Amino acid sequence: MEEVDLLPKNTFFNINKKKRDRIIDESIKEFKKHHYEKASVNKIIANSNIAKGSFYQYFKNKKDLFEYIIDLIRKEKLTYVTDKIRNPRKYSFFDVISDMYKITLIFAKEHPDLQAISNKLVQDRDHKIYQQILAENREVALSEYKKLIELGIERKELDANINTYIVAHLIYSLNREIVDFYSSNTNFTKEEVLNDYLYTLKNGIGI
Amino acid sequence: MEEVDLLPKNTFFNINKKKRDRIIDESIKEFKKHHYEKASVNKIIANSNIAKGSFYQYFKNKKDLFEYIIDLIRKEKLTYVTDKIRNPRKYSFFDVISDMYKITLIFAKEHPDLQAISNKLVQDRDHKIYQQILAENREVALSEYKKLIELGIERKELDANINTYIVAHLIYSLNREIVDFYSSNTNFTKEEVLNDYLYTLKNGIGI
Amino acid sequence: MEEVDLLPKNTFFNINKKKRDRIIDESIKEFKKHHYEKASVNKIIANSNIAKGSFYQYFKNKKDLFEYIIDLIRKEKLTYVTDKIRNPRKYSFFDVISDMYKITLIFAKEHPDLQAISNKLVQDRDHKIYQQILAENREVALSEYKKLIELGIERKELDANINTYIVAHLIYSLNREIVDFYSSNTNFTKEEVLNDYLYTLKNGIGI
Amino acid sequence: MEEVDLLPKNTFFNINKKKRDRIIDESIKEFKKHHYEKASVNKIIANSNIAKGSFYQYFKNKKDLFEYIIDLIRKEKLTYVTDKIRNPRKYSFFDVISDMYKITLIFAKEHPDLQAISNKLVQDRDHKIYQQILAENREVALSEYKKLIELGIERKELDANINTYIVAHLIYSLNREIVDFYSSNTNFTKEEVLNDYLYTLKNGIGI
DNA sequence: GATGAATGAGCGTTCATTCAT
DNA sequence: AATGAATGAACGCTCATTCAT
Repeated sequence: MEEVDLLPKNTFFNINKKKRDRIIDESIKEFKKHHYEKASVNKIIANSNIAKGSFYQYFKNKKDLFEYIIDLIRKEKLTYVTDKIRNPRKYSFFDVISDMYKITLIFAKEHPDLQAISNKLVQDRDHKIYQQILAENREVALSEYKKLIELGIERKELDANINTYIVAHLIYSLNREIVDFYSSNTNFTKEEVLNDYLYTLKNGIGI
Repeated sequence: MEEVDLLPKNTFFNINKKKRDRIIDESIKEFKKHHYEKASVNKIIANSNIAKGSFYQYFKNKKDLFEYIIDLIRKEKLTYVTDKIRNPRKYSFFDVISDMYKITLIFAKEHPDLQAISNKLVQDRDHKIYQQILAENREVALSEYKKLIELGIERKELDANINTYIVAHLIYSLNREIVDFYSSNTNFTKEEVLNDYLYTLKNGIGI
Repeated sequence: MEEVDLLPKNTFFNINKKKRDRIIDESIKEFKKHHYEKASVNKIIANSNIAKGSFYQYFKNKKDLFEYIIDLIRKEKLTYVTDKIRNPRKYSFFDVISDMYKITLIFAKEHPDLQAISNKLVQDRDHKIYQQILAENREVALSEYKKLIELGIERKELDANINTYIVAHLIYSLNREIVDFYSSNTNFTKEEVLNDYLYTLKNGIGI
Repeated sequence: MEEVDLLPKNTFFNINKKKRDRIIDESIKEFKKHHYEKASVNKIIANSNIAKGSFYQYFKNKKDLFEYIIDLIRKEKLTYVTDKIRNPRKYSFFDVISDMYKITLIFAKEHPDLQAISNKLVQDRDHKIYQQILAENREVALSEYKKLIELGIERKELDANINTYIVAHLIYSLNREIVDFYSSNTNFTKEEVLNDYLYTLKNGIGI
């Protein structure tokens, strides 16, 4: 019995894997191409070669499907998590952050479609559905960053004069900025991007 | 004789101001609420209390309206531009950047709706219509930032070890990040946000 | 005072010739491109650079304009009429028919747009507007042909065994057939087309 | 399992025959009344008493429907084809042509609506959609006629002096002319029309 | 569990014409 | 006489979802 999270109905996990994968793939394609609202269930169904009725036996509605896809992405991202990220307090601040940004870059490289959907999600902070899905995660991440920053200050790794709340936001948004830069500037290696951004974050740009 | 930019038809500028403003206001509301694709011309029409046929006498199509609104925003933003921004070479790097971020914050405060539309636009870098409208501006801005950074290094204002290309992107994206933060954290004053972000940008967070 | 035929209003003939011609040209273009129903008054107005209200001061409605254009064509065709056609009884049957077909070919060559509109008209025998405009002309022409044929038989120019009613129709429809052929087979000269069709009409194709 | 031709979707053949026939009938009515461009899908839908969404589950779009109707006509016409038409080389030229014209007349009598649509199609040689559908057929027919005529000359059935290319066009267009005449002159029997036209075609009208 | 027919609201857009100025 | 703003019906088409089989 697969863990279901209440999201898609059991029926979805009973059908054969090939069909299931086809649905997932076409959904990813569609949500990558269009925002949630504009993404077309009709097209996903048509391209997946499944019956319309079937779709609604697997998923309650469009939102259900979308949440499932987002969940897939989240789960896939989890497989990239390293020990440094899982146990950040055991490592130096910049080691942790560096690892975090690095796996984001790797993930973006290996799953550009998922990353694209993920980006759309983060951007659309106003939108109802995005709020429902993301708001909580964001808050958790931000507060976790804040704690790490405070720990970093305690450990004399970080400048005590910074605004921990604001820097937490900066750390959070830099994640997206870095992957964004990496995705659209193919002449930079992962390491270059990572090093240069981290250098700037650590030392600032002033003299 | 109003300057027309070829965008909406002359007819739009001939109707009475009240009606025109109603259309503009309702358009802004709609484009704030929804992405371009999902924004509904029908709803704008209904809420503006104009006939369907009339709308299409003012604007060629939905895209025409959208571009007009974007242009309005651009023009409104221009009224905020200061001498420091117009002649950045006459001032120190951080003075210029500080001014730039500041007017963005002021604009966001005074025109939250326009800012919201603007944000949607920046975010949606993949989308065709956004590319048409924004792509060029972005490139110009990035290259201008890069030159300013190089000038800053020459003048010993900035650390010579930074990657000017990447920092240009950072400066660019920080603009949005800051206004984003400011808009959603109402317990911070403009000056606090500005100071803390700039402090971090200048000095970094490392010890 | 121009002869008006009740068709367009006098106002149309009071405006300056350049504007009038522009309206006529654009109307011809539009009616050439589309059937009456699909032809767009809006587009004619836009392309003529006249005010919408003006159009409806010149013409009662779309139909009025169309009838005017058709009338123009009819009048233009009249300028091609030769003495043989005006006084057919004074000439041999085939001389008359040959002349008739010939001026149709010349007209088609010199006014392909008008010919195209004319063709649409003839084809659309079912359509209400076409009936109103053409039905009478057609009847007159057919009965005239019939009389000419009977005269030809009397004069021993034509075979007495033919069905005069049917041959009248044939003569009538051959007019269109010949011009049609001529317009789409540019590798034939007017004379070749004319000679070959007339030869066949006169002698038949049997041995 | 019905043969599908890829034209309308399978779904159309799965709905009950009564409804299907209603849609077909109303489509025929509408396409008979109006040219393709002006024919209204909305009206077909309303008169067929089906939901708008349903229509677009049966047909990809208006063009799809139209092509289906045209195909129906083509298929219906095929049921009239005789051995003489199928194997024209086994028969004398005039036998073949006579048969061809005859079945056209019969078809027109039995399916006046289909004939009307067919006529509109043939007439509208400029129009894009008509070209797509008809252009090829016409070329094939014309070239086939030409060969038959040449065969007729060889066999001494036909006058060697005729222009085979032009006569092929004449044969082709006479088909329409004859049915046209027959449809609008109800006081002639099929046989009269046929005989008189063929007599003229064979012997010409000259003495 | 699978199917796909049915639905009607909604989309962006064009239309011919009227009428007040 | 000239203008162009106003109109609302109609267009072809897509949508997410329901439900009977």
